[in-house]
Amino acid sequence: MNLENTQVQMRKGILEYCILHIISRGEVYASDMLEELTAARMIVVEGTLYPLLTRLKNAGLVEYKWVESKSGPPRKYYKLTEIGSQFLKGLSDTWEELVQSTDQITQKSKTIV
Amino acid sequence: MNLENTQVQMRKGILEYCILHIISRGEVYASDMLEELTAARMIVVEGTLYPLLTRLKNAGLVEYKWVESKSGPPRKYYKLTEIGSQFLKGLSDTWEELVQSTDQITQKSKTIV
DNA sequence: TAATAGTACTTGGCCATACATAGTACTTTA
DNA sequence: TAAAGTACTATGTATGGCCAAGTACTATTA
Repeated sequence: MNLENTQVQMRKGILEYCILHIISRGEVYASDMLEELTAARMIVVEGTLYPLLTRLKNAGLVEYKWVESKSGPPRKYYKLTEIGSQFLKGLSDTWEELVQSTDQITQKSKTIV
Repeated sequence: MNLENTQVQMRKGILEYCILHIISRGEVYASDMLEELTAARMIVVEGTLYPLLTRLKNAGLVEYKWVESKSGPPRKYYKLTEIGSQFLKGLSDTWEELVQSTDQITQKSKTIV
């Protein structure tokens, strides 16, 4: 039981939310997402991202098309499906509630930063 | 892949943070915690809470003493250890960072409620 | 006193996800 | 043709929340 592991545990589920959000803003492929997630200090590695995208696709939340690249193998460009869009709305509520509940318990004053 | 399951996944790790927080405010036993968590709409069931408390105790983050009750079996009253107190500080930082990162990605304006 | 209900805690098994690690396949460059 | 870079795939592990059933103690009541 160490901090690093807890960080991993806290990320669970939230990553899915963040990635759906990123995809919702326009067609992107995996490296784009990694870049944005890293910029937000939400550390993710390939071995996490790719399986997650496959799950989202199998669940019908996202779809992709192959696009050839000038510098390397073709890329999968993802976008949300209608179902994915609905799901993201639900996730937003869930996340907001979770943050509120946590704030209530940790008794943070709501005057933030 | 449904919302309910995602809610479960999102709770991972965060529950630990909340419970350490509750214990940090004074000696409590499991039912006290359940009550406060429920009040904050952070739904938790016994089968989640008790094993978690055992983990925290084995990790040396909390300790307990038995206290007899007038209405039922004796209770375990928990409090933080010095290590637990340190750990909670670290968790707070982790949580703050995670919320910030998520906000950045979901492009929420920072003027909250 | 024996049966019932309520409270507190325990245990074993299941499932989903993040990660580490190694590997495949395609393109460009030297 | 070999090497390097990019994009995606596959397998196995660990963790934690949950379900469900069970144990143990106390108070109530017939």
